[in-house]
Amino acid sequence: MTNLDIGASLKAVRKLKGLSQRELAKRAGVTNSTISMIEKNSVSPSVSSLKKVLSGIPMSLVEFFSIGESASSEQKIVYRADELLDIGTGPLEFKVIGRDYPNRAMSVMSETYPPGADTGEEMLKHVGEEAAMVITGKFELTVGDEIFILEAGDSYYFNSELPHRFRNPFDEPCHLVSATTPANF
Amino acid sequence: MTNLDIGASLKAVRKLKGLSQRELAKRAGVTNSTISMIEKNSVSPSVSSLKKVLSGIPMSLVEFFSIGESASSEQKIVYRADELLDIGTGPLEFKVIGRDYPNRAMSVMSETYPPGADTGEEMLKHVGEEAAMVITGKFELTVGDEIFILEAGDSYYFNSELPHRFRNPFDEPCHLVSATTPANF
DNA sequence: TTACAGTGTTCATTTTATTTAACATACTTG
DNA sequence: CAAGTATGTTAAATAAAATGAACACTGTAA
Repeated sequence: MTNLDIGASLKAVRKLKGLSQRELAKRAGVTNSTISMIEKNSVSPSVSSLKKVLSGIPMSLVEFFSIGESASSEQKIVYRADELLDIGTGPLEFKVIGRDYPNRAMSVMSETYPPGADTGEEMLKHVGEEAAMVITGKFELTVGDEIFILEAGDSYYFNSELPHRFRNPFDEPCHLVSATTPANF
Repeated sequence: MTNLDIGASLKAVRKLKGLSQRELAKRAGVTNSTISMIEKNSVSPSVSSLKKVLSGIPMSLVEFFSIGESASSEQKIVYRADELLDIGTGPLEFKVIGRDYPNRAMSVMSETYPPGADTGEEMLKHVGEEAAMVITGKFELTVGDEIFILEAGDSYYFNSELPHRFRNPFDEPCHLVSATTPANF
């Protein structure tokens, strides 16, 4: 199944961050030789030290091992900006991508929340997972009892069973691209 | 962040399978004392031996650590712009949203294709569905024998079994937000 | 050129993990 | 009850990983 070339993976991840062995070692609180030997697969690091090393990236163990695993008609395909189906009301835009794709596994949407928009005090709750990235503007996300303010470039991913709410208390519209599974729309 | 009580996790997983320490040890090819000490957290196993132990379950390292994370329930929800894990190479950006969400159903990513970027002449093909919206720039999408040019605001949704290719033959980088299911990354 | 700071690698030593072989306890079952 | 066979734990011996201090190499500035 998995190749699990820890050495190569670590090296790739480290290079990706533009760190030298010594730099990463310093951040992680281990010695440079430890990193050298791990990357050369001349040792199999202990979980604790691998965790320490990854903390210098930073990266979790799940992420690290996940990366190792992936290294990998008639139907309408492209939807032009003005072709998207808007299922929102008024200034609230909910534009569905792939609206006529039969039995879609996901709802991918371009959403625009005008100032004042709010999904309501009654928190949303449903099966599935949802994620999105903010393109422009800011908005307030509540998940469980946590409240976040997200700005352009920020993103989220959570289980939709957690009670959640979207709100735009700011004075400019917020645009985001979202994905949910299974398809709700 | 993560508790990562390896001992407790291993014990839970083992019990779940109804195995004794010795039984698991035999299947995994390690000694029973190894398992005892790991479960008591009196050692931090090496990755190789932990992998051996899990092979007796059987269970992958990703799965194992995922369990630990969900058990400690400190799941991250919001990812700031600079926190996204970039798994691209060089100027090619592939930023994963919800990177350590255990057993994600989707890969939602922020992708940036620099001028000249190309997934190659060998067309991509895999199970699942994928969709995206272009945020800035333009790029060329090939699906089957159709070629599309997509600009900001345009989007696509197609079955990943259809051979496809991404290319940026233009002179400015192209940024898009994509979603694929199942999770490839 | 020389000196210097960066890179990754190697080796002897120290620290830690793993095995081997025992131990104590609990539960059968004859 | 006693003998047998599970269970998980532990101590000393062995094997392996982590450290500390070197080494060789590169590029750069004086």
